[in-house]
Amino acid sequence: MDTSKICPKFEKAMSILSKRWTGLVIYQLMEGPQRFCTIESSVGISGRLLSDRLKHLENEGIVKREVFPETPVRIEYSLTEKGKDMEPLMKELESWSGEWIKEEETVEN
Amino acid sequence: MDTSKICPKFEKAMSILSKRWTGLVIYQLMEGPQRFCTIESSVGISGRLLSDRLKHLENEGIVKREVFPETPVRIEYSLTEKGKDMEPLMKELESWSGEWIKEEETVEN
DNA sequence: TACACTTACTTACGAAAAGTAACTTAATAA
DNA sequence: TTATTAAGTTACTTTTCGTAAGTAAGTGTA
Repeated sequence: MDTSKICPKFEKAMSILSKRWTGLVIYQLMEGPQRFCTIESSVGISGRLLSDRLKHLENEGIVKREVFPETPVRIEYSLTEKGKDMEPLMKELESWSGEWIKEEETVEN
Repeated sequence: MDTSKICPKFEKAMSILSKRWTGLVIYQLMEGPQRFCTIESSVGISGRLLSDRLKHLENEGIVKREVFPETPVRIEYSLTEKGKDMEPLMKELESWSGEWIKEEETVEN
């Protein structure tokens, strides 16, 4: 039997994307720096999980968190270079989904 | 507040990839048609989940299941056109992981 | 002064999904 | 007869998710 394994770096990369919501959060941040509530409403994730995912992505060095001490305080999340460098990947997924996903397969329907 | 939503087709595509193991199973099948136990050992997934994921991927039209009535029976899983068309995406993830994931971030370590 | 409102979270808890291990079915091999 | 292999399935425990409510810090309104 073939016991060759998948490249561990690829495996790690895929494990980031294959955690629910993380891919969409990264994709949403491609639009530019955004605050918590904006991501929450456009991605459709709950605060509890968004909080968790943003912490993970910060630890992975994909997302940066910045506090602006205005009143009320503004906190912005943005992509680091590592995160921005996922853009070609996101473009590929965009074009794949455009070609292969039908309207009626969509979650809305 | 910005309430614009993410493209539903993209969302659906990401939901396929963001289910644990599916991305790795697809990636593994890029190597060519393979049987259950080969995928199981190279991806490192349990039979219970592999069985589930292959069924899902078949329903999505990404994977094809073929039975060869030899003795013992041989069952091969392979990618459909829809599945094969994810190759550019996988290549992008490969190159991103090659550039940004360090050895020590890997699951093995 | 008291009360409501907003942002960015956190806590609590029931439900769903994942992980592990043992079991099954069918056929051949020792 | 017993063992082995492939391709799963079942049973059970642990982890993760989803929903809703709560919190802290500051502002605005009555």
